[in-house]
Amino acid sequence: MTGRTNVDRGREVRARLVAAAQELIGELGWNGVSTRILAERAEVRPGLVHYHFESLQALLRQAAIEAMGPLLTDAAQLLGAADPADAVEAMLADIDRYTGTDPASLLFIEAYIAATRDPVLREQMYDLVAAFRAAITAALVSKDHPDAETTAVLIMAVIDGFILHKGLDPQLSAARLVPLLRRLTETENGADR
Amino acid sequence: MTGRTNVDRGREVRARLVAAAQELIGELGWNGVSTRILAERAEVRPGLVHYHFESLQALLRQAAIEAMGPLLTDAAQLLGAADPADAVEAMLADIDRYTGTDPASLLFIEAYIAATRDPVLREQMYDLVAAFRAAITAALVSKDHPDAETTAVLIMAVIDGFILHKGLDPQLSAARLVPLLRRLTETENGADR
DNA sequence: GCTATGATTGGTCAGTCGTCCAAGACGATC
DNA sequence: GATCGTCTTGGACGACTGACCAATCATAGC
Repeated sequence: MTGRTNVDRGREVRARLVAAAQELIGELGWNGVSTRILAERAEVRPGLVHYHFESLQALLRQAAIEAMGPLLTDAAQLLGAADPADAVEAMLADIDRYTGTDPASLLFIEAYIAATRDPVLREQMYDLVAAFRAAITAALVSKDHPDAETTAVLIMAVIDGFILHKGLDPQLSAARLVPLLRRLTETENGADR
Repeated sequence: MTGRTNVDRGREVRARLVAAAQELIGELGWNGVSTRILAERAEVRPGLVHYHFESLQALLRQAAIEAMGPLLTDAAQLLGAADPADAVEAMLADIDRYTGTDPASLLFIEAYIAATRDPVLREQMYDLVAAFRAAITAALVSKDHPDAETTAVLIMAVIDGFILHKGLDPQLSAARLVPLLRRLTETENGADR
């Protein structure tokens, strides 16, 4: 009958702080997130930030990794199940649901930049990205693609670069890129099998 | 005989401040650049920043635009002179000279993000990017490329996205992408004429 | 009951921030 | 010479920053 132990309360506060950080990184930028703004958004006293997390950087790191991880692993699973070209098409359709200026999109870009200045974050993000690239590569290899790894690098660059450009020009449509990428993902002898 | 008028001195101070901003945006991030750090790097008293520029944001804007403009117009000229596929190859070779973590590369990415939060910068950057996209499109149209504009969008996304990823994994080589992009830039009937 | 253990509070600390301004210094023009 | 516009100085203002801490709270296990 222990309704709400203080251990649970602590866990929930941590979750709220991480969620607030995920919103604020996109809204204000990585360096724009302060402990007080964070606490206000999470409806928590400022002092709690440094009680639950070693540092502000550590909280931001955890928030970024926890936001990116699930998205990338979900997409990787999709690659394992469907045809690579179809999976890429589905991913591009997903991108069109974002504007490029929303916190979710900007969180990704902010994390990339923050990783260039924070070795710990860099390593964690590298693992995520490397796993995703490996998933694309494996999917292409299973279709006897001759340049699987290079194509995987290009696909990931297209996705992140497109988000960057969509922030500048919201009218851009990722769906229009599908036929071009399909030419790269399909093996050269036109879709026999 | 006017050796060094104070008007000249002011002009030079402005130039030094802009140059310092171009370095510091990449090193510390857009929000990490302060008037005092800026003044120190430019070897100038802090008070001068707000004398010569309306605000810190205005200085950062000008620095970003002046850094990106020449690079993009140079590349656009290359596109007008050479074969589109060769021009793209030259641009990718250029990218490999950067590490993805150097101030020059990060300035671009930082500017993209800052543009999503600063409408004035957004419009100025949009003009730059749109002009560059038009140059690529025109070069492809001159070769009777069927999907010129979409291909241009993809090429630009690849370039910027690749810089993003290179910051995470410096071993990535843009040169390896050349054959893939060549398949997209060349017209379908393999390089006749 | 009592005691650990963890959670929370409110505040302090030494800095840094963007912006502004009065006073002075400089060179060009009359 | 005097005057004018431009540039430069040094400091001030209030606000905000990350980090830290002693005191207090609530709960779990004994």
